[in-house]
Amino acid sequence: MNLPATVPLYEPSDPSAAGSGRALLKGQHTRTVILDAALGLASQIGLEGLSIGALAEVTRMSKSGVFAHFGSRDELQISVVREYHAKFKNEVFDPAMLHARGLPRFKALFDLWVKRVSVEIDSGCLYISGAVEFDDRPGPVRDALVGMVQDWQDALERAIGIAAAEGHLRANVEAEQLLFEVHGLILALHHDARFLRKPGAVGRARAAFARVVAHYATA
Amino acid sequence: MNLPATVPLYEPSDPSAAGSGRALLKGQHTRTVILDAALGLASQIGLEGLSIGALAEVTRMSKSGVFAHFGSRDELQISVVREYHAKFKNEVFDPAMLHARGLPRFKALFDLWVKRVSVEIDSGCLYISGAVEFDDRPGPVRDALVGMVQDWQDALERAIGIAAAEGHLRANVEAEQLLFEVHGLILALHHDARFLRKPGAVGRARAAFARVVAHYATA
DNA sequence: TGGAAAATAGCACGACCGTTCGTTTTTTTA
DNA sequence: TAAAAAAACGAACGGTCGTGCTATTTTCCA
Repeated sequence: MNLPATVPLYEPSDPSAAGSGRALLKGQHTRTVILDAALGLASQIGLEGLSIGALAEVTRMSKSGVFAHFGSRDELQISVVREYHAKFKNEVFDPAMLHARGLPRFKALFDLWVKRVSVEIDSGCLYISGAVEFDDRPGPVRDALVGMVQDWQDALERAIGIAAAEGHLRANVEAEQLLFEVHGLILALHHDARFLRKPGAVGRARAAFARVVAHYATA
Repeated sequence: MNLPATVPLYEPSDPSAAGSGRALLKGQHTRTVILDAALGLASQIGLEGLSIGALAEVTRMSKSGVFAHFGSRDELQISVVREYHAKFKNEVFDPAMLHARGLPRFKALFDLWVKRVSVEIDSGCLYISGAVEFDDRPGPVRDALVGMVQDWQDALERAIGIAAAEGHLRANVEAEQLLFEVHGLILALHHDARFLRKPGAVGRARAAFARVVAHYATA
């Protein structure tokens, strides 16, 4: 899961002091604080609901102070998406990569993904809410969002391919089809848990996943 | 699929002249025109994006003229949801009921559902976008939305139950589990077709559906 | 056909929106 | 520590938002 070249992380790994705990400039620190608040806010009321005024209130800054960090609302929204992408990578993708290549890794990806969507019962998934909010709204924010989601799906497809290569799934598995079905489980989980507040959704998602994988392993 | 008692259709089937083509009062006609426009608008930009000003412009009325028909923004949004519910019932539920009880009917429900979500490539599904928009926003609009979606899911669950009773699915089928998986396919279809604009999503949804049904028929 | 009732328009309000700009405060650096 | 640079503020702008009034127009019915 690499970031697409057209939408790089806003904060490239510092080349001059890579990895070191170099003290942040004041501005960068504030920016991070704002972005954290924005992430929480956007997760609750959506990217479109994000307002600079509300953000200023939460961070106890002036509107213009907040605004200056981004230069436009679009840029703010895009920054939030990038922030979410980075966090998602840290919490889901990276830990899964520690598992053995093939099916174990793919299972770990799904498992962590489920945790993220269901634990996030109070904070929503920006990929999902963003997809719905921007499916009909062209512009830079949509483009960034599509790039991020595509990036994540590519990573999953790669994991499936590896599982096939390792012989954990049948060799001619249609990665796109399997991904489609598994993604559907996550979306249904998100829907039932967050919107309908229906208990048992996590269990249903896991059960279905096991069945789907079993099908693509043998048949 | 009956409407929940707490959120009845705004336009109950006229008891005095049931079914007849009774001339609409002018106001009712205008209301319908507004609601149609609102449905289109809400499908594009979401229920939250719906504004009375934009609606007035589209219908070439004054803002206050539009407003007077609903009395509040909440009521407008709820009316739109009800309108969508009625249309969904007409286009998906009712035609499917003409099919034979059991699996044929359930298959018809899914098929028409797929058509609605994919044909609606330019108009979005209010159940899906609404679910995401209002999963964290308590209030009467959310309540109405949950009621409608629940209503639809109940209808599907009933159809599954009948299919089991008819012997088309195994007797002890967990209707909720099957519904969960099938719903996921619709959500994935919506996501891939509308947001990612990825071709082939309809075929993937149909293929997966056949496989899921086959599994719950035999095993 | 005239009077009651319904429908629509017009206008104003307070609130919030994103954004601009000049000023002031804080931080960094030489 | 003083000058330079960065950061944050405060006030204002033009818009749009939902909503409340009071007219005016249109539609309906006796």
